[in-house]
Amino acid sequence: MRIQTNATDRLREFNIKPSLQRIAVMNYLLENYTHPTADTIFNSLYQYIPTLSKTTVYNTLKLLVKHGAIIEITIDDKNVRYDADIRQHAHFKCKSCSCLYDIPIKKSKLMMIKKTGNLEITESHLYYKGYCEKCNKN
Amino acid sequence: MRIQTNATDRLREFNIKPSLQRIAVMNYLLENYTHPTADTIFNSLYQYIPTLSKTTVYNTLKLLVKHGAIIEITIDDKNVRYDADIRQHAHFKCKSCSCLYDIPIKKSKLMMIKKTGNLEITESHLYYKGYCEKCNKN
DNA sequence: ATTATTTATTGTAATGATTACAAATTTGAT
DNA sequence: ATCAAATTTGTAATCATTACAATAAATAAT
Repeated sequence: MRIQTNATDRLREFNIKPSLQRIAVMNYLLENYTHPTADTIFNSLYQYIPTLSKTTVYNTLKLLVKHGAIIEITIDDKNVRYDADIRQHAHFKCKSCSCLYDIPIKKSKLMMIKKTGNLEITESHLYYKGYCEKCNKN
Repeated sequence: MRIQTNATDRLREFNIKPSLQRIAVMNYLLENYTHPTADTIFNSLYQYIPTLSKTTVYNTLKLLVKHGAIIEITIDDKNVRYDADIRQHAHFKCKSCSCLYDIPIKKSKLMMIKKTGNLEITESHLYYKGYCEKCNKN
């Protein structure tokens, strides 16, 4: 595992003070666009940083989300998934095998809702569920 | 609490054999468009059906979702919310007070994605997050 | 540079939603 | 009424996430 400077850059861009642990988590998400869970991230990093604590991973992810450096995907009722791709895109989850894909969308699609008074919308998420190509053959 | 026939009708419509417990859960959701959690539903019904088990509520909700009689809302990372309004609409959750609203949308908005081979989409969910009018005044 | 103060990390224990499972009850058919 | 299948129940387990207090590291002040 090579810690790249762009993880640090992303942190700085979102006003997060870089630390070994934060850089490692950010870097993992930048290198793995697989929508990993906190647990997956912890297990992957733990072999390289044996002092890493799972709490730190949770704390760091929460911090990154709060600052907007990553997004939280709640398509699954089991656990939260994380995504360093902060551009607008949709997600698809297979109800059979639980695989999770990105789905490109026209950027106009999501943010267009009428402002009602003081309501402030900061995020929008489009989730599709169904059966993936592989599972659909059954 | 009066158990209405339209709960039974909804169950029959989705090929679910009605029982006292299933009718009660279905009816609660038809009368309370508040996106309740399983726990809220259990506590509300428990006073009228003291033999009710929380497992039954979970089982029933899962059954209703599987048959399409209700939908599951995973906008919150804490617990699943349930909704008897199965028409296409979006949801908004306040990141400050956690309140949850319906947001009407044009029906064309959600289902329009290109079919990629055998991928079968059965549900789509549009979630907005931000700060509600009340919380935004701070 | 040394100490003081703040900030970040760690480990353990607690919480809380959901599920597994086996026993008890109810339903429906004969 | 009797048997089998379906449903409900209660308890215990699971598992993701958080609380919290202790330790360590980074930063600021003397």
